[in-house]
Amino acid sequence: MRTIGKLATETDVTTDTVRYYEKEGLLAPATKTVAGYRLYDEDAVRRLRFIRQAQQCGFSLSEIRELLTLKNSDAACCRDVKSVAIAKKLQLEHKIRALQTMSGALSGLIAICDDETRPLDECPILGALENSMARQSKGGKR
Amino acid sequence: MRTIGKLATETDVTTDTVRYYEKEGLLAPATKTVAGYRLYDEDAVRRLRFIRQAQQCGFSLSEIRELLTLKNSDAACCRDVKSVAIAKKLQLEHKIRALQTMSGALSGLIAICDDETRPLDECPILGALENSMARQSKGGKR
DNA sequence: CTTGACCATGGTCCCGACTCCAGAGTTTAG
DNA sequence: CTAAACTCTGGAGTCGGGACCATGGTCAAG
Repeated sequence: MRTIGKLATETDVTTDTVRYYEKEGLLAPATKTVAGYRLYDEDAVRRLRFIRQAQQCGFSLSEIRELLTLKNSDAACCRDVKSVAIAKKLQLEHKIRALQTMSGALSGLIAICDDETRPLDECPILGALENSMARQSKGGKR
Repeated sequence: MRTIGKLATETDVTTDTVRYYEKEGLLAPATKTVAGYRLYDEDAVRRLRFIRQAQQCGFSLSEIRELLTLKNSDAACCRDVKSVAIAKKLQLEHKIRALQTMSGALSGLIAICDDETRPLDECPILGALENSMARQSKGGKR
């Protein structure tokens, strides 16, 4: 059994974060001392590691809470966990595509700026951003 | 000259957003009526479109403010704009790679779940998330 | 002249995941 | 025994990009 500070250093988080997770219903101390100090067991260490790992995989705290709920339910089986993972992966891929679209738009802007010495009022990048960015790489206005 | 409502519908934004941009120093009305109504010119329309397009490219409002400042400075030239765009693109690519790492981690988790009918306490996904996710696809604990 | 549509200000609220703080009690090392 | 280090609770603040609200002034049509 460890106090919150030990748990925190052990798992490389702050005590504030541990209390926050408790408030969010993700992690409860095994017991408390008479003085009200939280005491955590090995299970809490594993649970906290779980939370951090899941965050690294892109899960939000509320999604992690659902995973933990799932984990404690009898009705669920491994398939349910897997489908959550798959759904999350699809979400991530969706976001990746959105970012790639942005990146591609920027590539277009960068490409049309062929003469870098041009003064700003002729800057094709700024111009493209004003004009709804239609036909970027086409001839332009001049 | 148009009032804020006209500008808003014209650029497909709410009036709240226009006022917010003003508060953030991104967009000022050309003038005001005696009654205090904001009046916008064509330039504001272009500027507002610029803001929205830049947002689509992943720029935050404060970055856009810098772009607009750049645009109004005499010293700057097209190269400066281009380098901002390039820096932003690098940022985006960095974020994309981070998401791809997450997605890859999820793929690993999904892959190790070979038997979907397994009960939850043997779920290799949950197990991997607890154990720092070392050696995912290796033999596992059994 | 009245009704309804518009506009002004200044304020609060939202999301997520913490972080920081004050003030008071507890435990531990020397 | 004391000082330092730890812990407790509750609440507020942060960042971004607005949304929403109340209250009151303004303007155009019928």
